[in-house]
Amino acid sequence: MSGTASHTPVTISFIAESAGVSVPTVSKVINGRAGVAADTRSRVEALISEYGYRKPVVTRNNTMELVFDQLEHQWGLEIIRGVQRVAREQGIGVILTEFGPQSSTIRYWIDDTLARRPACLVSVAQLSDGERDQLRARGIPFVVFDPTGELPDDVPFVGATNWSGGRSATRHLIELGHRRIAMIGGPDAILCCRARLDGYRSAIEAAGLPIDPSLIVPTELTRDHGQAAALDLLRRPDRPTAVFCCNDLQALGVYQAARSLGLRIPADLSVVGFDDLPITSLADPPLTTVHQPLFDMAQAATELALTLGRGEKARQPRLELATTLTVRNSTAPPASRRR
Amino acid sequence: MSGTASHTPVTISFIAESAGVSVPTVSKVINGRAGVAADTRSRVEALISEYGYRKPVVTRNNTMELVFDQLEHQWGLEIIRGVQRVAREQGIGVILTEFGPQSSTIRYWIDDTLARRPACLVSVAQLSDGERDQLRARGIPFVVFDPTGELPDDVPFVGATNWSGGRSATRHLIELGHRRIAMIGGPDAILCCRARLDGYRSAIEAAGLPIDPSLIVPTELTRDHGQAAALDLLRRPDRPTAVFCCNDLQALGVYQAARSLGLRIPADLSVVGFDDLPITSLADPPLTTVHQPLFDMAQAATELALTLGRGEKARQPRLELATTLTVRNSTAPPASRRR
DNA sequence: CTGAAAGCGCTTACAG
DNA sequence: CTGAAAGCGCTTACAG
Repeated sequence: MSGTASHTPVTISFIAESAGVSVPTVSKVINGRAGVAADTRSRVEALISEYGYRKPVVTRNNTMELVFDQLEHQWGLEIIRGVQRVAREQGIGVILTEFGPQSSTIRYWIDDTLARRPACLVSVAQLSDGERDQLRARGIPFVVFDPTGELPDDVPFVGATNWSGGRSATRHLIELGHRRIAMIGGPDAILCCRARLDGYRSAIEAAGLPIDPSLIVPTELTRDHGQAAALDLLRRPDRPTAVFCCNDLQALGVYQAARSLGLRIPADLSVVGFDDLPITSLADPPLTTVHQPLFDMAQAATELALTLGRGEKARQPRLELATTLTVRNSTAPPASRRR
Repeated sequence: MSGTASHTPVTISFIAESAGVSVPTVSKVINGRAGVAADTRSRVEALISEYGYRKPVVTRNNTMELVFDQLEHQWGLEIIRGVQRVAREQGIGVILTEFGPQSSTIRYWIDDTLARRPACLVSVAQLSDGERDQLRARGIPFVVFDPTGELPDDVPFVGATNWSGGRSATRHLIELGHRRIAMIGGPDAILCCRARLDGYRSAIEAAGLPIDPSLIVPTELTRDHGQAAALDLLRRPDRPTAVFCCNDLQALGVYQAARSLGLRIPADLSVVGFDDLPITSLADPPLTTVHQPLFDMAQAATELALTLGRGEKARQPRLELATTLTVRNSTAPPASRRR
């Protein structure tokens, strides 16, 4: 009996009637007020637990939503922490959703989100036009985190300076003396990959070096694809002395390829990644990579979203935070230079 | 003016008065009902946005809390996903808190949590006696995830079979032919470390081998400490042929130590870790380790907590899920055996 | 210790 | 299109 879920929620007056007491008495029990006889109290408590009564929570948007497409191992946490930090300072609870591989048994995420009436939403997923419309219709402001594609001009977002990052990574290699620098790129559909590639090109051109299209290999953003691309590049007779990768996983693939060909990093080959995943400092050798300030980006996105949620205008609703080059031990002057 | 936060929340009747209309009219605007003149509607909307009125959310515990002490990079996410998955199927939002390094500027987490009246709470942190009392007083059931210390008998928890895991890891090494097997352990205060160590001892004894106390080195659960402990062990003339580590980070430290001494893994030294962190499959060679079913544990903990939150009795409120040995490439028969 | 009464913020018919 | 009236679930004095 008590396990059966009834669809009309149990009310305080229903409990009162069942217990044969008045509504105020039940209210006192629920709120732990004095002035209720011990046996009355325990009778009411028994009914409350039998019927599963729970006091309704009346809140005014003291939560926000954080939505992920897929919670990636290496960067999801950094984002969560940044959002958490800012929200907590403002007494806001962060409700986290990963919609992940869509399954019909799982309710559509946006219905739940809308029903919770959050103060705002930060989306690490690319929201569809329809989803954005639904949020707007309900007056729930949202911020897109690190958008992967083009976004209409009125959509607030927080990203990273991908172009500058690609440029400074490449310039670092040039300054070490490298002249044949390959780039293992990402899918053209992903905006940040295009930006990183253009940053690479820009640095090459700024140094007055020629761009060799055969040194640019676009592929998927995985370790295995990085390895395959690197094997192709490194088996060439005029192999590059340095490789800049669109992300860290690809760079770890380059490590594997180099090792299997007997090339030492950085003595025979310099490698630069992008993202600064936690594992990169554990790699052997520790990877030189472009740091994405995910934690700061998450904080900025949350501040922006909460500001919009308060109905205030944001001074800067579309921004990119600066990447920084983290130099570790996977880069060195090319062999030819060192002797 | 509009940015000023007033402490008495703005009500619908205040908006009605300001707009010179009735309360029902404002209600219609807020809920998007028909039957409001366009100019009335826009006048009311302007006031709503000016005073920042937000409709109160009346919910009956459709959220739960997930609390972390510190969100660790390697395992936090797996836990979050498991909790998320189960909660979402039941239409429950997961509010995530990391209390992290306590700071006076950040409000005390439990006050916020209590105020939100969640259906239940899953704690990846060791809750203090006082915190548990507060939760009980408010009728918020909780489950401790993977407790690190002893817990009173009435506290529900979900853990992993650490003792069995330590035992099967060690047995794996024995079956490969190892006889001198070292253990790099963890701090004695952490319950799971003691369990893993006892599992190691149990396997050694079950095989009729002697326990050599000098091969048991307790230290911190970090890579650096693992490396230091391994250097000590591996420099001995009678060095062990295999090392079982209390966690994966220590095992990665053993990798470093072995490399610096010119020992190959697994040819000269077998290594087993514990936890099965995502990075272990990327290590070189991929690490043999004891898999903790964090995702399943998180699902079980959430189901348990939600069951308790419904006021139902749980059949099994204190349980451990089985660990499994994941054999990769860091273990092999000892050199002496192979020729 | 109990509950009738008044009141809160909000919504829902429905009369004009 | 508007709002008076009744009603919802709940809380707060306060009379007995």
